[in-house]
Amino acid sequence: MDHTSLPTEPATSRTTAPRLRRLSLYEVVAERLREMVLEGELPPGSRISEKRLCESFEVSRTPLREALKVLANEGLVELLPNRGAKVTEVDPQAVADLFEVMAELEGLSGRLLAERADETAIAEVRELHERMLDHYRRQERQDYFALNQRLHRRLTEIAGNGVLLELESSLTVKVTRARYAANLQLGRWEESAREHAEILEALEARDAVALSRTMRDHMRRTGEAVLQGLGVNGSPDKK
Amino acid sequence: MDHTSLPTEPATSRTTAPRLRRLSLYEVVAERLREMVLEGELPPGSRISEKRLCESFEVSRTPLREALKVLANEGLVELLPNRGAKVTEVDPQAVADLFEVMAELEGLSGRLLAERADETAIAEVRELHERMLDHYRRQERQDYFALNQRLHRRLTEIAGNGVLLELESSLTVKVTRARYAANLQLGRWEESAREHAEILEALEARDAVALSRTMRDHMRRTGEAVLQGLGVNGSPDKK
DNA sequence: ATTCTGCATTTTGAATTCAAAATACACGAA
DNA sequence: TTCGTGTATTTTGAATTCAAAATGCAGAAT
Repeated sequence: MDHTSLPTEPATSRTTAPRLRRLSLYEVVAERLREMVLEGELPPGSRISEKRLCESFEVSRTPLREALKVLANEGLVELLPNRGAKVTEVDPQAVADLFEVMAELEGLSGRLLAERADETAIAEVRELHERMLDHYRRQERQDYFALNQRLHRRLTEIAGNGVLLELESSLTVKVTRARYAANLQLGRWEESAREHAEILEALEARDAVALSRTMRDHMRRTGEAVLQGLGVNGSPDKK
Repeated sequence: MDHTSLPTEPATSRTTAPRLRRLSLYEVVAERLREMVLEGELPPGSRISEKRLCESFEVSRTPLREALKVLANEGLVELLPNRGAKVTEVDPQAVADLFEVMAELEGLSGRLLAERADETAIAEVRELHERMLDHYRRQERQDYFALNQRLHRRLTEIAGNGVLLELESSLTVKVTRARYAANLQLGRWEESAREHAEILEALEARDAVALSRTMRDHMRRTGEAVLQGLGVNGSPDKK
């Protein structure tokens, strides 16, 4: 092989002077792979050729394989015995199940929030909400979505249950993937913004029941929208 | 180095004739490691020396490191940058958080069960319950515990939400660890058996509200018992 | 005595090498 | 022609090797 057996820089930016980098190679690879799967650059069901990916990333197979193990645990790829890896399919039933669970967890999050959010936290959430509304009015889709993720994450942080936070983070990865797969440009903006307003209201009132319900329902409706985007007809009977 | 550079068998049993084995080496290693962590053979907080483990397992570092990545995702070990791995501590707050989430998920499971369990499934659960009672009467701790795990898993299977099932499986690993750490020999047997009876009753009545509540509360009480075993005083205020 | 510096040793991170399994393909028999 | 069988090629699984980072320690300077 070649790639000039210099102790070459890992092909990152050159301009940053002191190079603060920490971060194992497999983490970088995992991050990039995750992106590729989420955005459909690696389409669902496609086989992953280790060799090709190694070449395109310019890394050896060791860190790539380690990264694949991480992605497998996240459910983004499947590891087949002696036959490599493939990108997992987006099964509508699994997506429905996912949102069912997420909705329940959001409900828990709401209940905890009502108990544990102090004035500072509420003010912070309110501010995030206002900024989202700005993006909404300007129809800045990317920014809106990014803030949306951040708001939801922040809410769970404030809820103060570390396990819940981790869980929601990892499930959010799958939600995001389902969203992409559904190509959700969503005319749900308006509805969603209204629901956020309700959530904020319940939070300010510290009404545990209302907060739990609104957050849960918000997630349910998001799920319904995503499933519609996946071409699932409304009837929610199993199998 | 030595260990006799023959193409030696991977040091598994010799007697089995046809060698049916499937299963990558890293999976075997992960399985064994998991056991060691769960049962405290590798105590919480202890550093893991790759070299020593490799020698004791008689495998090279590659599969061991892959296994460590898996365990890290399960939250059983922590990977430090350039400084190896250590077994995660059992933080009582994290355990409390864990049971808070598990209880909520059990509640969801119960609600779904009431909708989706058919006669056959209920009969099956009833039978498992009876067998548990037998073990209880005979004070067969191991068998009781094993069946307990199986019963709970089966219930979630019947609930029919794949994401929920996966989630509970992975969280159950942590629950088990907390249990061991608490050295829960439990005089909770009797109470637990009674709660199981209630659950079965609600299931047979297909009472969603009752089933959801009993399952949730059962998990909560288990959590309380474990936390007690960890030496946590009752007061449930944070931080 | 204490702290700092530089070197030796150990341990981890990643590339490479080697072996085993799976796949593709060509040839021959029915 | 079609179906098997055997062989070559490719791809994966795991061990080994090499390089970089961290750790431990001895000696010097204050």
